[in-house]
Amino acid sequence: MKDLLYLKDDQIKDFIEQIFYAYKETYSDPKKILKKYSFGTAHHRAIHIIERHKGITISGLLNKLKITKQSLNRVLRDLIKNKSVLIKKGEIDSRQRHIFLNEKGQKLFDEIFLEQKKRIYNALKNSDSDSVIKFKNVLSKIINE
Amino acid sequence: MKDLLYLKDDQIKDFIEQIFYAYKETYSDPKKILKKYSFGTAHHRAIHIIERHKGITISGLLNKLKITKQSLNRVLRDLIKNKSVLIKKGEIDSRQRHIFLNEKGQKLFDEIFLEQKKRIYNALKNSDSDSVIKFKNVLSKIINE
DNA sequence: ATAGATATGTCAATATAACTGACCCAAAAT
DNA sequence: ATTTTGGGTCAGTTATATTGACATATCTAT
Repeated sequence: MKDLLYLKDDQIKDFIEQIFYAYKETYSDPKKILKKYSFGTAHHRAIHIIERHKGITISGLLNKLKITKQSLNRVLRDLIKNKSVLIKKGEIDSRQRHIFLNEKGQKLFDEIFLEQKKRIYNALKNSDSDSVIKFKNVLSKIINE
Repeated sequence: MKDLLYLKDDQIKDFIEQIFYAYKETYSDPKKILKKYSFGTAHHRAIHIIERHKGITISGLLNKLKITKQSLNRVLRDLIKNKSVLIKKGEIDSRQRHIFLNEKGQKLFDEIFLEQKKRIYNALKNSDSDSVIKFKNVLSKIINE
């Protein structure tokens, strides 16, 4: 069990390095677009999560982004000022805020995603579906610990 | 071809999110250890690459880390001051510097890696070898564009 | 009704890690 | 002899995060 090739330390070190590059490259691709709007990766990350979880609350967003509320606040202020994001008070619990992309924000997301998608799309289209499924599974296991 | 489930936009968006978490979590694990030495992730990244490429030059390191030499300089100064890293002049080209971990640096790397390894190890040991191979292949394709 | 918990907002200071731009020197390549 | 390359460094700035303290409104439970 311990001597399985793919559990050798060098292999694990490679993965640690590869994961860094995958992240770095994937999030570098759309930086030019973001710059046009004076946004950075922090804004990008927020927009991404909001698009994926429409109506998410502040605390929900904080959990996903894994930053402090003070950090989020700055980002969110920029996005609101830019009119990319819309905040609605909760109807059930009016302390809560529900966050949405409005039309401008959705267009921005689409533009960013179109750029960012290329890298992933090209990687996946050259892989068989079994590879993609297994890639996803291992990635999930890494995240869930 | 275009309608394969795993190439749907939502799937790609998921991957973009998952890659972020994989990076974030993997590099958060050893932060407590780094803090003991007043180092951060920037130092960690440098130590990692130096351990994997013993004797790497400055420009080699810059290419791997994808930062500017001014940024690297700060990190390297800290590591030299801490006596974790050793610099040797090139014998063939004496303009070049070859960078090594000395004993202290190697121990630090080992300590960091022991912590960081857990997450990857646990993910891989619960996956069959075919999954691991395919995970690696897809990851490589993402990096190579 | 009141007390406590929760969701959010915000001020201020600081840390980390990156950037740009401008120079410098020494050694190698032409 | 000149240009190019590899590396070092100063100074200033930007992006993104942190900690800590405190404020307000609203919900929950007694």
